[in-house]
Amino acid sequence: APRVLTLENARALPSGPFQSAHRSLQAGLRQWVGEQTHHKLGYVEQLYTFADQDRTATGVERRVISISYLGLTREARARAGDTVSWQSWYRYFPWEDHRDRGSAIVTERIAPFLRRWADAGDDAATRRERRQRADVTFGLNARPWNEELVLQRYELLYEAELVPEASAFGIEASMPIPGEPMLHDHRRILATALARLRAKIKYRPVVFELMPPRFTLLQLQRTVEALAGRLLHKQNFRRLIDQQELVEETGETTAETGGRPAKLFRFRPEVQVERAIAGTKLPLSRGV
Amino acid sequence: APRVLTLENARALPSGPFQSAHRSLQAGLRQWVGEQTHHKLGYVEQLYTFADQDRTATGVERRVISISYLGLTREARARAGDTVSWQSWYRYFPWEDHRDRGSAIVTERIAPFLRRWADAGDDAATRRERRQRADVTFGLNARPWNEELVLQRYELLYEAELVPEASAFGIEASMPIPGEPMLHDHRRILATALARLRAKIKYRPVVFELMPPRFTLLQLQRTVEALAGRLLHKQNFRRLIDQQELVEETGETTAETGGRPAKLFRFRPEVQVERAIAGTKLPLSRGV
DNA sequence: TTTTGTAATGCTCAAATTAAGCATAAGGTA
DNA sequence: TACCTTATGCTTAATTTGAGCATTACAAAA
Repeated sequence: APRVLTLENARALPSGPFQSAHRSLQAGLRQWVGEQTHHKLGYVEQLYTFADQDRTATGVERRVISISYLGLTREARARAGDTVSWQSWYRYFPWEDHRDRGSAIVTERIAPFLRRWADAGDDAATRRERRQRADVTFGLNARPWNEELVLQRYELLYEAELVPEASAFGIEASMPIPGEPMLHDHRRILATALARLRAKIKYRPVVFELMPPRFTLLQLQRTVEALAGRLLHKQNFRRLIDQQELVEETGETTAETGGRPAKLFRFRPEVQVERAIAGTKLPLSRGV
Repeated sequence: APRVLTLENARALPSGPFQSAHRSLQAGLRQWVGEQTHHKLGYVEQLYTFADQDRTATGVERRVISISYLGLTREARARAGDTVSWQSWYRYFPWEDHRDRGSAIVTERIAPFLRRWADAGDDAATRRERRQRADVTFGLNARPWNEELVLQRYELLYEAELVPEASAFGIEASMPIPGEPMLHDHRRILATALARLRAKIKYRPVVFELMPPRFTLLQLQRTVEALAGRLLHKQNFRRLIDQQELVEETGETTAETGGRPAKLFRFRPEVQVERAIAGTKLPLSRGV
């Protein structure tokens, strides 16, 4: 399950000021996350830099530059007793999970409001444009669902004022569509991270960071599916994986998976250098 | 021809401090570039944020956060009389241009030094790793050339101390391999931009920004080739372009291209929204 | 006027990559 | 022993690529 490490009772991402004691941005990041969550980061990648007018809502206008990062690790117990906790991504973006099928949330709980928003456009051109934009980003009207458009979808919902962050009443406002908000622009940052990660798994073996030392191919597939939010074709997934020679058999098998015992695999560390380039594509299932 | 707008006699990129008068990072960027170059920016995209220890070399240690952007426009006359000028990208990265063929620069003028660097590794493992890394990033020993690895190549050259920026003597040092240096870390930023752009033309129609209102398909192809630094297969390029329905005929033709008059095309503005998603792949020529 | 050279285009072919499924194997459990 | 579930091996049908042949249209040179 894809999860985020949060603060403030699931309302915020770990963060903190960059100080002169930090040797680099990354060093600062690692220190803050370590202090706030008692969790050590592995793979880390810079996401985006925002310079917002008033992120602190103190009345005084302050200029804050936020440099956001995406980090990947396996989940470890969060420190007990305070506001740190792991949360499912899909708590914040329920419409991004298309693994069941159909994903009724989009068509039933979001599409109607997008439609209303589009129809509220001032002139015909605006309305047409809005409708097209909604169709493309949310895969409506026979358009394909594109799992990478996480940020575009969030931004559209923001513009259409369908998320409480966009409301004058703040995140206490109740909204017609599902999905928990976060403080400041943290949900936006999370959307950026999700989008980046979904794009990245297709051409870099980043799943590496999220798997236990040994795993079955189906476990690997389930992980990728959880990130991509959609189902993959099993046999083709296997073919792809072994064509790329990312993994090797350990020789062991496990019977804990239900049916026929599965072979266990591990990642081949040698490929790391090489694959800093190559690519891991996704064999989608058409029906989904 | 792909060119960069430079300051300081081709030694620096336009830049300036973010001030409280600026409404946003982008606004600040546009203002600085406008002031320094008298050139108005169109498409702009954030690249990366660096926080370097000592970018000013004043002795006093200062913390500078640099937020870099990539902007695209057609070349316009630079302001005369000062140090502003347009320069070819390949002045800074001659090894990135593989349009002629073979690209002798890599094999003849760079590979030998990379080899020497690899062989200078402390232990056998390091040497093997270095050799593999050089092979992969520069496409040596029968490995394919990957035009997107611009940054990795520059960073490797930096590590191997084959660029003057990495030398204790600064950019005045003479170096065994071709390619002009820049002040501070500007060449690194430029490499980041080139890498981003080369990756992007494959899935976003960014060439839009660089073409005149009407153009022939060959002109479009030459532009893409200039950016990618490699030759494309003509017929297949055409096929791809019209499959994607990015352009439409204007009905006119031009005889200025040499042989048979070519049809003129223009971009279809309608696709913009849609294509904020789709993709423009490159039909490479195998021989190159 | 004819020949040449250079592009622009239309089409065909073969190899490689993808998307879907069928069939079988190997455990556990009722 | 029959049945359920997951693991794997393989085949087939489309689609997507990479190459290259053949033809068409102009301009300039012979």
